[in-house]
Amino acid sequence: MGGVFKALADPTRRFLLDLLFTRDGRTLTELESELEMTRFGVMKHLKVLEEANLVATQRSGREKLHFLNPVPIRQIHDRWIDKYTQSRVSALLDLKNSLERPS
Amino acid sequence: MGGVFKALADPTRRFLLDLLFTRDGRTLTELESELEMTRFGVMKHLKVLEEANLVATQRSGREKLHFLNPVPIRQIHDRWIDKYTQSRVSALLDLKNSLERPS
DNA sequence: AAGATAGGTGACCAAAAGGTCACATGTCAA
DNA sequence: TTGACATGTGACCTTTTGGTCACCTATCTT
Repeated sequence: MGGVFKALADPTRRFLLDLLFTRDGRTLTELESELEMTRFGVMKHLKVLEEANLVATQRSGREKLHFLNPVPIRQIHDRWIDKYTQSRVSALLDLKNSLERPS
Repeated sequence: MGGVFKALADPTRRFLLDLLFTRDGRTLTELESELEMTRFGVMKHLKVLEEANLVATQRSGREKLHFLNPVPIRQIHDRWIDKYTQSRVSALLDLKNSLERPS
């Protein structure tokens, strides 16, 4: 469980999740090209994300495909926000968003 | 924004949030008594939580009261879980919980 | 006023984390 | 089958982080 929080603590790893959120199934090399870092650094970060179960992988020949797993993030949410608080907080954030980006 | 993730990365700070989740408005000394750590360590952790806006404080004489703020946690959730995924994932977790703790 | 109580600051040290590199294995394609 | 490509490992260094302590200020109580 603690691995998830450690994994989310680094900005590079959050950016990797952002990349996978927009499009799944990318290879290491493809992800590396989006970052100003050597392949080895990206590999370490992906390993942390994988061990935290935030990223699932699948081999395909010499390539390794990466997929975002949203479940642990939902569990973080549920730890400190009960069902009653939830509706209040999300209503507040919806209001805030609609004020910042008026449609 | 990054401060929130760093704040959540440490187990002691998560435990502090757990304590405030069960009961709000505690003082530093009261929180310290629940931990195997000196007051200074706890103070540092509370400062990190406060700067991350996960804990709000209020002075009352020589005491400082601490309150849990759930908003940033909801924002983490919304970053990687869209409205469609949300219902699927939460349904999955509800099922998992009902299987683990049959009522 | 004086002791006790609650909280705060800066220096300091040990442990952990982020990043790079030399080197190595497995897979594809001509 | 040879070279290019995709990924993997371990050592190494620098920076950040967690924790303690000496010392300090503010507030309450008698």
